[in-house]
Amino acid sequence: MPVSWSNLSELLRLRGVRPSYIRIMILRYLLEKKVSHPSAEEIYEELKKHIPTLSKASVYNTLAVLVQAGILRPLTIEKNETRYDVAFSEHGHFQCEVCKKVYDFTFTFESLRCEGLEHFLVKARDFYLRGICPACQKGGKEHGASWEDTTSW
Amino acid sequence: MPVSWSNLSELLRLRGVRPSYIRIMILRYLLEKKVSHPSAEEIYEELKKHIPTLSKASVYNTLAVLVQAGILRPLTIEKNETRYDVAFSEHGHFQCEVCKKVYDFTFTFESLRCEGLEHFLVKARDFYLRGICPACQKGGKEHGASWEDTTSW
DNA sequence: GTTCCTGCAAAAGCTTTGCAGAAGA
DNA sequence: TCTTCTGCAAAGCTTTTGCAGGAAC
Repeated sequence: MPVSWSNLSELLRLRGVRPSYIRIMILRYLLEKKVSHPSAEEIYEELKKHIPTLSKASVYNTLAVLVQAGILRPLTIEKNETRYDVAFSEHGHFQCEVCKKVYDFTFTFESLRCEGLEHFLVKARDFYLRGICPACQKGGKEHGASWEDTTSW
Repeated sequence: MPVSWSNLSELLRLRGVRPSYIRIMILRYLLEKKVSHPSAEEIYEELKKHIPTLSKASVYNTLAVLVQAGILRPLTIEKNETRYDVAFSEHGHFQCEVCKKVYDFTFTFESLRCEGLEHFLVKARDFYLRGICPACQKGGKEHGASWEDTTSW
């Protein structure tokens, strides 16, 4: 699915969220920036380059609205910092303890047995792994193309 | 294993941690208070009743030492608040979105398949579920016996 | 026109840090 | 004695809130 302005606008509308400028911008950023699940701070810093009047409070407010609407999913993988992921499919998250990047991985529980949850209503599940990513094991740091390089405005 | 003072003292020593008074008290509290995995704030409030001179900074420092030593495990299941669990066995955590309590459950990865983690070094894993606990589904709130009622000092 | 959103500033909440005195080895 | 720990206070950081002007419908 191409990430066009009208698509995002429609997506927001379908979820009952008014398609304002910064909502579309933030959602667009999160869709393009799949690699490292950004924090509010990162989103703010990046979007500020394009929207100089942007305030951090608006970023937090917008993220809360998108989470509420079920469009985003907050990741509490890191202490003292919430990161955000587009909630289109269930997947696990691996965080490298060296570079702090968060990677996606897919998982399937072919026969997951949980004991002690008989009468619990489960509404969401998060599977977090921690360790060292391949790049940091090699000692080097790989930097891919930045978001700006690959996105047309 | 009975949770005696000398046992805890020995446990700390084995992990290379000096068995100071508040370290033993915090560890003891966490071992007794298995039901709801407490936050630093809760630990501070509870232990302050017995150690009036206790400061919150010491609680944070002590928790950091115990985590570093591999005795405790920080849970980032909740936004903006770290909770702590004794790291004796791997288990999952369920948080009720109503009462915020964290419950343990056991699970087995009998045939868990992860794709996209081929060259990643996994050092820890956390499995978090969210939803509504049985007590809150009934609308009522169950309060068990408090820690103080069941613990001799 | 009415409702909702954004931005600024200030505040709130959790956690960390610096330092002097106290406790452990 | 020497090292390490504790407690107090202050600061650091992320996140939230109140309010006035502005945008969406």
